[in-house]
Amino acid sequence: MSYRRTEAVVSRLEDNRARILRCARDLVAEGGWQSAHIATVARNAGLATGTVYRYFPSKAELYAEVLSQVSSRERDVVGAIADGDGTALAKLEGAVRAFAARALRGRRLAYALIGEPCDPEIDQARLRWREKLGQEFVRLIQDGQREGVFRACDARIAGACVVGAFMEALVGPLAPEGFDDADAAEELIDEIARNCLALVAAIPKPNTYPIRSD
Amino acid sequence: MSYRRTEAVVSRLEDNRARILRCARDLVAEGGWQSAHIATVARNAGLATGTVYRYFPSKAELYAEVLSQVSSRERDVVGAIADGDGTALAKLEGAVRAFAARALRGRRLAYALIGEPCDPEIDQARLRWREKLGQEFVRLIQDGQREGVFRACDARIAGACVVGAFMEALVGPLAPEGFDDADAAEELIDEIARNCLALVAAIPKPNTYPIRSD
Amino acid sequence: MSYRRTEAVVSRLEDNRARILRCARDLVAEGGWQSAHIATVARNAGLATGTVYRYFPSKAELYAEVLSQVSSRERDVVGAIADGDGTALAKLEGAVRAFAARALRGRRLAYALIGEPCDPEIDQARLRWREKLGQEFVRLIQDGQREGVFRACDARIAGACVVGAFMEALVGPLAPEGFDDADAAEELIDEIARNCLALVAAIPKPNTYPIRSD
Amino acid sequence: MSYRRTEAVVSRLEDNRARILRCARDLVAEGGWQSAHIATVARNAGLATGTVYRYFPSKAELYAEVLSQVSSRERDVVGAIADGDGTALAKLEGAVRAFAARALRGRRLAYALIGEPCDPEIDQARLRWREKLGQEFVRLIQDGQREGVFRACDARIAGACVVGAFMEALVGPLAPEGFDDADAAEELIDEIARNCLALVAAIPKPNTYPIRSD
DNA sequence: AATGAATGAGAATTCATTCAT
DNA sequence: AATGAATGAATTCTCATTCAT
Repeated sequence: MSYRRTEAVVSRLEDNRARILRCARDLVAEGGWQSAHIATVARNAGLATGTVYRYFPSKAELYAEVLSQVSSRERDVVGAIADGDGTALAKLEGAVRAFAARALRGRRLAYALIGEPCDPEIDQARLRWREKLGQEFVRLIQDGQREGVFRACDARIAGACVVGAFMEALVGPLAPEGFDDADAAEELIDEIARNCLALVAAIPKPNTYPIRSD
Repeated sequence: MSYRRTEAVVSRLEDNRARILRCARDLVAEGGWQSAHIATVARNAGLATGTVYRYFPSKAELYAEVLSQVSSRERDVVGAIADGDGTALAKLEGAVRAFAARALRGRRLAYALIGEPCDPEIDQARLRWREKLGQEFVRLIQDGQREGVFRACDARIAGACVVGAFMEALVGPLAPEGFDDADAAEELIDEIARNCLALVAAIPKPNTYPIRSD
Repeated sequence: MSYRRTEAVVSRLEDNRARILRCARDLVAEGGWQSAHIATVARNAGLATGTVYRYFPSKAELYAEVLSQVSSRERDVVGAIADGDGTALAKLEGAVRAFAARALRGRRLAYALIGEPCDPEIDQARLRWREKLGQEFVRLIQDGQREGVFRACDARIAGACVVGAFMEALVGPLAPEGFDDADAAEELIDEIARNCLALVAAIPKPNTYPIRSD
Repeated sequence: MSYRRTEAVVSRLEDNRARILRCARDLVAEGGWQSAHIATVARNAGLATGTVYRYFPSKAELYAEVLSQVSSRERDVVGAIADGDGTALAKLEGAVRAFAARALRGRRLAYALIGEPCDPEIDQARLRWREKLGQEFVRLIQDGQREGVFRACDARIAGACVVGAFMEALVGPLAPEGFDDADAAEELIDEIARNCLALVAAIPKPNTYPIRSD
């Protein structure tokens, strides 16, 4: 009996923790950090405000975990592609596509994760994730350079450029607004993938333009 | 005498207005929107809180102007290059370089302008600017396409990619941290420029990789 | 136990809500709307400022409820008399007396309710109440007209006159100042009632005086 | 020259003082005490804010004078009627009519003066005026009582009732809203006058109703 | 463990009044 | 005398966090 009760409690605890995380994430996904109040999380989770603090010591830590949970999922997807078979070219394209496709499904969340800072403490987690995601792309680029299909360049910077390129095209102000149309989404993803590949692809001719600077 | 008095007063007023704007900008540059409180602006400007409201009707309007001031300067630089002489290739490279060089000088500010949302009212100004900046690049890309030196692609998306690429490389978490070294900065700018050009440059071979999606 | 706990909590909540309302009302009763600050209400209620906002979403809503609470009580008294038995004459006199007697007990409050505007939002509630109170008297006058004991006249205007007459006599600057003496209060009420009845009573002789106007 | 200059200055000073008073009054007349800010008065008068303080030591004193100026004009009108020839009956009716007619022309101002308190200091002036106005009516009623055409009653209370009656009917919430129609205004004034006369007129039959009190 | 009421440190904004020029 | 910029106390409202029950 005691065993079962413990089990039940543990399970309920787990439920609560998971529910809090899920509600916190949903809140961000819907209204950005702006609407991510602890009291709202608690209410949505069917708990008292104070209870949230039994599971997370502070708002910052709660959202740091939300961030890490959501983003590690993204990173895993990208990482799996990077670790999988295929040419670096195919894998880079696949990774960009995979990320873009997922981000498009939850743009408000993607935006919050990618572009919308908030509390400085939470922000650190955001930047840490963004860095890790970037490193997956750096890795892919380095692979491609070894294969000789990618330009010789600073892979770290090129990685940042790739990440920046697809993120901006996905959630930046030049990004298309609504997507009722699945085809339009598909087309956007195609285009983004092409741009990212072009960014790193080996270029036959030398890079000798007259440069103008500020 | 009356003239000089008027002049002095105007100049003091201008001083205050300018000083408020500068302090507001500096505050954002140092601590992001988070620390951009009216009271702090006032204190730093050596004024009383209420005085700020003589010059700006609300916090949102003050920061909208900070934003517009800072960013219109950037856009002008980019726009001047776009309007100037030279091939699209040279101009795109020049624009990326110019923007990058300036952004590197004030990265925290660049970050606030580029990546850090805040009050929704202020944010509108931020996104408007970002869109305008993006459009300058879209224009450049369209020029290059007409000249035949850039790939046939959706110029709008490519523009977003270019903007995202250099911004991320400049202020994203993969961007190098400190810059005591002017050479390092120069090298980063070069690298970023190369990446952006590659992104839009005409590619000789067709784009037929096996695609993997999620 | 759970029951008692719930009960205690509810009762404490009710206490607070009621206490806030009472303190808000007392504040108005003592110093008019002028001194009706949320912070003072909270302090007097032994609560933190923010706590008031748990119970009332804004100052306007708090005072709208103060108003409605206080004044609906008054209107109910008057309304009950109007709905009760008796001649219109007796009922009108009763209503005036009842209102006057109650108002005398809390003249500053009566004044705030009757004569003292404030925040436009709160004011709406004040005017709504005042109108409803007036309508009770309009109703009474119409009854009396049907009975033939009141003059034929615009009942709405006469109602306003009756309400204005007793209010002014109660809380206006011609009203006697202090009331240590219960008899004096009684005498004032009698006198007011007589005046109000005279105002609407049927007059035997025609109303044909030479008129002088401005 | 010095003489003329002095004269001009004095005249300009007088102009300023008068203009400030007028603008202050107009402001109250348009928007009530709510919008009666010193800065607005100054701007409307074509003066600097600080200049207002050369003529009036404080906002309260400025508005006390506005009040006294406006209201002494009203009181004079009523007083002139009271001092003139005619029966008390005719004079009371005339006074009520005169006041009502003037108040109808500037209802917003009348409301502010009659019903809308503000700063406690200004309020004192308001109440002083209201008292003086009331006393004119008390005087009239006492005259009528001596003539035997008015009821024997406490003239002070009856005066308050008369004042309250016409004020409420003029600016209270039961008062009609707009007046495009001069006839409607005339009719309202007639009705108010009848009510006020009824209030004090001698009543033939005794006053013996069964009384109900709270 | 859970509750959720209470807290109170801020943050933005207003406006009568002052005072150097 | 006039100016009007500067002042800063006062006020409303928010929300992460605590803690008695």
